[in-house]
Amino acid sequence: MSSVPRLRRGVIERLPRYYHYIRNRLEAEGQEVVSSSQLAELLEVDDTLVRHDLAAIGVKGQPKVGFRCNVIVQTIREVMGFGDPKPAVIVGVGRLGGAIAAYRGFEEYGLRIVAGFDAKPETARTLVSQTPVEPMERLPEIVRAEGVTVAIITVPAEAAQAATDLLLAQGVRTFWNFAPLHLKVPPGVHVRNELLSVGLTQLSYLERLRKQGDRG
Amino acid sequence: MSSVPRLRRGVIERLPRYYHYIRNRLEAEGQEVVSSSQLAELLEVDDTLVRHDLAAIGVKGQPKVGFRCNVIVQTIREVMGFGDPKPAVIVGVGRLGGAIAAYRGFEEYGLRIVAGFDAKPETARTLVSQTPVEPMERLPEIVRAEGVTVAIITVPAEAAQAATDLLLAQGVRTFWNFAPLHLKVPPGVHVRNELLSVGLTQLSYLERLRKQGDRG
DNA sequence: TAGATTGTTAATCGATTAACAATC
DNA sequence: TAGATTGTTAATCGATTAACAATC
Repeated sequence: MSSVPRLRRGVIERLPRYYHYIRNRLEAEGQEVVSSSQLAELLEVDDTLVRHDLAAIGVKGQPKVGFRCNVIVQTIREVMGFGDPKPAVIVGVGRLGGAIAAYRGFEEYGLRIVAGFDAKPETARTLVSQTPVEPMERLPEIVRAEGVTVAIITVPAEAAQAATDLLLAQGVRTFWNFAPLHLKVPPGVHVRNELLSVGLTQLSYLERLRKQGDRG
Repeated sequence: MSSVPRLRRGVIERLPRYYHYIRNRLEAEGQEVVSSSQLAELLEVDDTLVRHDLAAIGVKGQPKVGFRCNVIVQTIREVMGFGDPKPAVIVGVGRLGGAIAAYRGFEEYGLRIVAGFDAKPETARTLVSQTPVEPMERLPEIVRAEGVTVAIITVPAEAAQAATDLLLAQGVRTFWNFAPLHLKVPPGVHVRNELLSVGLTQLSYLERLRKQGDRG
């Protein structure tokens, strides 16, 4: 495996957007080459920034022509490690867990959902295709057997820490947490917190600013 | 209504977290006063940054004591406009839309869901409490009647732009978009894009870095 | 060649951190 | 008073933008 460059925070936020827009918009329309200004417009950023980002992952363009779409996509795949899918589990298969599981193209983003877990698997919503929904009791066994290192937490807040502790004990080291609280984890463990309320707050604030702007 | 200070991006991202942690963790435990270092630890940021943020919204602390929890909470409520709930709609009541609608405490974040809309309302999942799920045909009428200015888009990607156009025509100006594409909107309209794939990508990348770190 | 676009260095901007004075 | 914590200015850091040379 080639070594992974340690990318700046801003770059990591934008690479998935380049990947997404090129695949869904440009390649879908048969466009083979894209200019930095075109990508800049799609993402609403400066075109110099796009060139900086692409330079950071080693993508070369051709003056007067642009960057080849498939080179960008392929390089982002490599840098992000999409070609080496990591086994992952979803803990809590309610509406939110089900919605995330149903998201098409997990594999295209380097993750492979091997199982969902729920306290009441019989009433839980189904996961896509053949992915099973198992009772919580089977979590340690399955996580260990499959070598799972990534977990998506979509249980209610009050159950989130217990679920996390269970996963930590089995060696899971990367978490995507949708429960509205701060998970306690040991050093070296990655947690990406997806606090829904942050989005809500900003909606409210943006709308308030807009109203004010209308008047002033 | 008092004027809204235009806050820096970082501050806007952190205020909801302060609000959330104080309400859910500190006030729940009966703690009336909080120090900047305590908040800093919860959010994993520098304590000076916390004091800067609180100063930015005009919260005063007391040396040797700290900041009063209820003053912070109340001030954030005012600054963010939570006391003035904005009517909002959810368009697309599938698993994701249903999960978001079920999120407790919308009102506490300044939004009031007046209705959900779905192309097939009879098969759509129900919204919380008495909030109705209506057919798309009734969208213009209800949005206008209720003075809705905020919309949450949780329809499939292929239906998102059409839904947005419908909402724009009725005066909606603030969007929270969960569909995996870039909505086209006129200038002055706010869109917060919640690209699920960005989170996925980062999970994959973080896990890859971690693996590498283990070896190196 | 002329023109368009990449590539890269330098400048700017803004956010974060450090230092330390003020205060209870 | 001594000590802890706030409050605020200055320094640093990093990300973005500007400028412009290189290249096809």
